[in-house]
Amino acid sequence: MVQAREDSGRLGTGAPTIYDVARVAGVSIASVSRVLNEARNTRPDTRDKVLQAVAELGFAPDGAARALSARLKEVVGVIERRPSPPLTGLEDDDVFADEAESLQFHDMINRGIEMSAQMRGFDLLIRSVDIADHQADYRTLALARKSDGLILHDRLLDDDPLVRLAGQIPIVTLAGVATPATVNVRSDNASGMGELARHLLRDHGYRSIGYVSGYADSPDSRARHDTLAAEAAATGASFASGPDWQGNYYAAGGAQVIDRLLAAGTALPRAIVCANDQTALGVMGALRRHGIDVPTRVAVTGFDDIAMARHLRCQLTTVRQQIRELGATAFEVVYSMISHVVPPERDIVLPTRLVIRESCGCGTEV
Amino acid sequence: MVQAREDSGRLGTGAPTIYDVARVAGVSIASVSRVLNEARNTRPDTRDKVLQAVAELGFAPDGAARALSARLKEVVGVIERRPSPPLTGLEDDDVFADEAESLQFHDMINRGIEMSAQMRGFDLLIRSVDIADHQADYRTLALARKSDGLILHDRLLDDDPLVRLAGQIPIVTLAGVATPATVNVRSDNASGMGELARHLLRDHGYRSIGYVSGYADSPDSRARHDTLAAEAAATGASFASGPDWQGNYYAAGGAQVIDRLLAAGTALPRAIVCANDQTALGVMGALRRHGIDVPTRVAVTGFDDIAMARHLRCQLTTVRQQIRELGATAFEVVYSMISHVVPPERDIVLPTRLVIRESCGCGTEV
DNA sequence: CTGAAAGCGCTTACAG
DNA sequence: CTGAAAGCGCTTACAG
Repeated sequence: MVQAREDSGRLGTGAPTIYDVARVAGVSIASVSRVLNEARNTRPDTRDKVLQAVAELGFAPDGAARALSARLKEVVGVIERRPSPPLTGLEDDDVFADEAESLQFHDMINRGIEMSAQMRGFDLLIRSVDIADHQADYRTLALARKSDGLILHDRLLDDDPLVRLAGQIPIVTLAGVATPATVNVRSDNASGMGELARHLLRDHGYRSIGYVSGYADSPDSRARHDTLAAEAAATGASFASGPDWQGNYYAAGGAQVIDRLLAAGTALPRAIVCANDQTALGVMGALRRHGIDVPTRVAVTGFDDIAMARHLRCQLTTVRQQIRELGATAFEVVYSMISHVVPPERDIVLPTRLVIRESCGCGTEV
Repeated sequence: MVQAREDSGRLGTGAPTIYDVARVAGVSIASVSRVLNEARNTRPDTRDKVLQAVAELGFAPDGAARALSARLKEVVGVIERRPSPPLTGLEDDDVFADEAESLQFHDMINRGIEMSAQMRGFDLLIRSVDIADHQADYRTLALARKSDGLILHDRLLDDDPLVRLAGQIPIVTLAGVATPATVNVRSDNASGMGELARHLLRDHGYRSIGYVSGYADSPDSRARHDTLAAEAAATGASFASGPDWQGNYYAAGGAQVIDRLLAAGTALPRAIVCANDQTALGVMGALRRHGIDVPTRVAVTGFDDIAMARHLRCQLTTVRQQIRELGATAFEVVYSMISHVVPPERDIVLPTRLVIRESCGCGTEV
């Protein structure tokens, strides 16, 4: 049976093609392409006809066709990690039940990436992968083929697959680690955590400290941990961390750590340093539920300085990162790599700053 | 001068093509494509050779080429609005200075979209446009051509351009308004705000109410406003809203409203209902700075029930939306439209629920 | 300045 | 089951 195939064969999609524009304007598709891409080298006459046809038809070039032909998708892939079990609830009076959080840090960074990307006409293709995903390599590769360059949060890939993939596409890691083939953009964790640790250990004189981590393999979390541990050792203070203290960057994860610790009868240290602000929120919430006052009995600190940090019952002492700049920088670097410019540095470090508020034990009035 | 063009002409990108795989495997590109796409109809022999070549080369099909050929990009575009001036600061002791927030509601919704998208092999192409952007139409069209379908937050486009664009590509609006050509997914604002309003007006007996809005033209904000105004009128309570009360869904916007109101010597109502939670955070922060206690002198409420709502100095009374479900539903609908399935409903409404905590004036112990 | 033509890297009928 | 070929919708030398 002969199928009815009216209107020049387009059935599924109603989008006009460059051929439609050319026909309406009475010129060749090459001319249409030219007025749309290079401003000069077209007679005003031709130009007007094309522009009018474009407006009339509501035409915009198909991204896939354009990308294939121009060898540029104008898309940068961004991959972030999220915790494995979709944020499992705590026990009975779980304040986080059926409550999902978004990771502020990621959102702000993505905003920074987007701001820079927009100036170059690029868009963000965003995907998140489970921290325990064993197909991370494959899924990253798939995303890579839809993009011109990749920005990878945290430590998404091992060195081997990372370097291998970098042979196919420009890659910038964010808060990861630099490799011979990829550039990394990060905050100065050592400096910020150093300041914070000394404030806690020397200014406040706390003798016992605990560290609630982020993902176990997260470079940011590890760096913060290491600096804190070293500072604690330097003052002879006791330091607790490890599996029992492992969080996941989310408030729910921080709350869980406290709940488990208390359930196991562990004595809490005088100060609990958290891998990031959201973890600190969860820790403070859990402590409050258990009737433990912050900061008089246990001091709590964060890292990031997200907007929410100052709206808390007890305003958060934390370390500020230039989150959006981190994202903007990451984009500028991939963009330059996409443009075949070899980046001058492999490890770009942005400064951090200690922000002292109340949760460390300092009074509101200083 | 003759340029050196080794390695089969590929200089810029190091990514292998289907031709490379075919050559290494000793088969045609059609066979490669087949084993990669349709599991059956390939001799195990051929299949093995191809798979090995694929693994060896680290091959994955180019997204643009695949999209052009298969007429499917496996990408859904998501566009959200952001406030015009990049969050201008307040005056002197501006607690939000150099502090940018991300919109929780958007992030959670995008997470919901992504979760559903991932199950179908789709990725999210995210772009945000200024609420005052006069080129929104054009920028939306451009994004549309990189996607198979569009999810538009809030009221991004006017009816006319919206319906026109819908002729080219499936469109679902989120918290927008349904049109003959587009499907809308939203929360039941009237029901949630009705409950909240009655709690404030009847249970607490407040006689004066103010409404800090979101973007002026936001359907969500308008619906909430209208329901609140009607309930206030029904009880004879005074109701304040309008230009002086216009926020922008961000904490900074909410804080600004309070600052301006107080600077103008306006007497505050007994209860301030905010368009969303983040606005409420800003309002509460501003009130605290001005020495006005919440909830004893002024009650404050939000909308959304973001995770942070319960970590506040004064826990937020709010209306819970099923944010991720909103996003997941939106994706499922565009997906079905992309698959040429006509959606059964044009206006999909998800339920909301009043969550009473402290900021409305209810004690902690109930 | 403009058009005809090649080619980007795939998928998919069409023959065999 | 497999290969040769057409075609997806553009961009860009190449001639004129």
